[in-house]
Amino acid sequence: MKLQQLRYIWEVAHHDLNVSATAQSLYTSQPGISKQIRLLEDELGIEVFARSGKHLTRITPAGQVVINLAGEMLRTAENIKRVAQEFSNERRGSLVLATTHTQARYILPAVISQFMAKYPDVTLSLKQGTPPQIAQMVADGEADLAIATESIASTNDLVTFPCYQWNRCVLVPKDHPLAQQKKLTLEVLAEYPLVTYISGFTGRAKVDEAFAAAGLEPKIVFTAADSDVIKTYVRLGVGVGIVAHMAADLRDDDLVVLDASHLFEPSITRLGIRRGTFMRGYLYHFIEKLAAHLDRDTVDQALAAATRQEVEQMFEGLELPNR
Amino acid sequence: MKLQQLRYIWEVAHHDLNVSATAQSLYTSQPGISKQIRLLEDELGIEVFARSGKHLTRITPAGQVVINLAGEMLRTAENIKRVAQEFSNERRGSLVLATTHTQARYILPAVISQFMAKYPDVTLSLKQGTPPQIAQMVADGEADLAIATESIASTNDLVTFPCYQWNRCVLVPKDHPLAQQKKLTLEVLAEYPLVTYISGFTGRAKVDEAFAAAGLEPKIVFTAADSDVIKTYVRLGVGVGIVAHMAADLRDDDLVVLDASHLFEPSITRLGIRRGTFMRGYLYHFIEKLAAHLDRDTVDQALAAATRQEVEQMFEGLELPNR
DNA sequence: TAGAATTACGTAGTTCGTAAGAATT
DNA sequence: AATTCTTACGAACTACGTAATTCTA
Repeated sequence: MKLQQLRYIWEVAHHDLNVSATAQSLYTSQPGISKQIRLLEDELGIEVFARSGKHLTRITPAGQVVINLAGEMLRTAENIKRVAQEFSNERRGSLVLATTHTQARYILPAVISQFMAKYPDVTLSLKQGTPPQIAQMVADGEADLAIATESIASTNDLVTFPCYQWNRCVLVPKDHPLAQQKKLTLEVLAEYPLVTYISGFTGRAKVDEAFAAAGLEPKIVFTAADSDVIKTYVRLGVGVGIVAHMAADLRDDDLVVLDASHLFEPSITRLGIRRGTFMRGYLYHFIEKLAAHLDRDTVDQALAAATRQEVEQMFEGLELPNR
Repeated sequence: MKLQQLRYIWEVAHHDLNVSATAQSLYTSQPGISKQIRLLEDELGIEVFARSGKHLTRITPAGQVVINLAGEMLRTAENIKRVAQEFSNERRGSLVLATTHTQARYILPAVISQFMAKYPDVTLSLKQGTPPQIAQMVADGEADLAIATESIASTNDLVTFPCYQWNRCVLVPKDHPLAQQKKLTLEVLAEYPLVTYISGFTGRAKVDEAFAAAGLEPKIVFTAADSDVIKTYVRLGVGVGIVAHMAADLRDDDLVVLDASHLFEPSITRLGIRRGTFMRGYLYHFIEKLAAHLDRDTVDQALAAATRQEVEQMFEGLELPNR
């Protein structure tokens, strides 16, 4: 059994059982992978993948268990490398963030530029995706931190922390009737066509809940995954925009920003870390820059907690910063 | 990073940093190990072992962390092999028991002979040691099950189950004054020189506690790790023997057996399994043969429990079988 | 027929063991 | 002086890539 072989079966399983595609993504040859998989299967005495002729069709039950364990081993191997790097040079390394457009565009720039100034030798990379994709990336060890607003606690291996809370604002063109409105209400909003996030993104759920609780059926005419697209359609006059407050930029001077914090429940942006990941020193620093209450001890304590409930208790009643 | 290299550093760390001894135990050459360790250290960019000249003197802090993670990986690799074997042939495999003399000699024979009859293709081996050694073997993945009476829950990775309880009897030669005694008391026992287990073995603690609670100071003139040695010295007239009840064999017809269950608290023999070990089907069967109340579901539930307290709760108030 | 996996084969690199050398206790 | 690790070197093996072949959809 070689680590390489375990990597191959894991990667093939995560590339729709397509060995050629896997080979490309690993910059190696396809026959090499095939061969090593065969060798591993021979050594273990089981088939990891079921084949119909020469095509891999599905993962066998035994294969599924083996692949999961292989994933564990690969992540532990990663941890060994991290430990070694931390001890040899605590200022050099890499940090992979998995996050959504809104965070990447409006919150992270400030944090990241501070971080990069302090840790010039840490390679930072940003992976974007939907909240479930983000959660998956961190669960698979393909990213170090997940930052998103919607639920990212799919696996039990993922520990999540509340970072900060935020609410929404309404965006309209300057000549829109609502631009003069003193006090926004849900009833008034519901009269206009609305443009906001697609469901599953950036706290969309809270918007729906507020209207539902008021017995209103808003006309949501257009939805998008990110605030910039929403703004574009507001400018086109498609409808009234509801976006996260932090997305209302001062430079958008052709739009009027109306606070809507009193209309919706605040949303909480959370941070997700895979349990069992070795934490580089700079990771703690990054997290603390993102949310000051998440200091090293707090993070360690939460990562050591046995259950999700324990983590929740730690942050119960905590006043989160507003963004 | 190769699995082989990780195995080497782990083994060297568990052989007092003696590379030659490690090489022997792994049936390979000493320079091969040295070389691979160097290569790994070069790749990781750290020293795993500190050297004074050409001798390994101690494990570096970074090395300690790496070795622990390496151990994790090696155990997971073992699990992969087990899974594969379970799926390819659920009746073939190996089972390594770590236990004490008393269990091996008086309890396990019956269980083992049943088990061997049912699973002729499972290689069974028995490792003996003190309770702490036994616990260590299972924690290190060198044995599958720990069976012992004294505390074996050193690590948090070790899940322990109560198996059965037992008490003691007093052994005297036929011509000894106590042989005629109708009702034994601690006071009477305390008048005679005693021969029993050394502390840390086979429930010795309960014996001490009972005398201490009665305000007595017994004259323990000889202690041994196993019942057979104790019997030998009782025969020599060295003193009165106090041994586990199951150690009183019918064939010992030159000795008189006096029940002493009313004098001491019963001891509980426990089973220890490393958390995260893949459980072969026959392992469940073995455990159930050893203690009927530990069926597959119960064991799984306990292994899945987050804390030791949860496991304790599961067995609270359970009437254990007497042996 | 195109896409995809296996088989075949040669090359380059790696592991491992023996033997000799160097340092420590 | 004995033990122990490192260096040196050669043999066996293994992984990997290219090219050809076989199979599936």
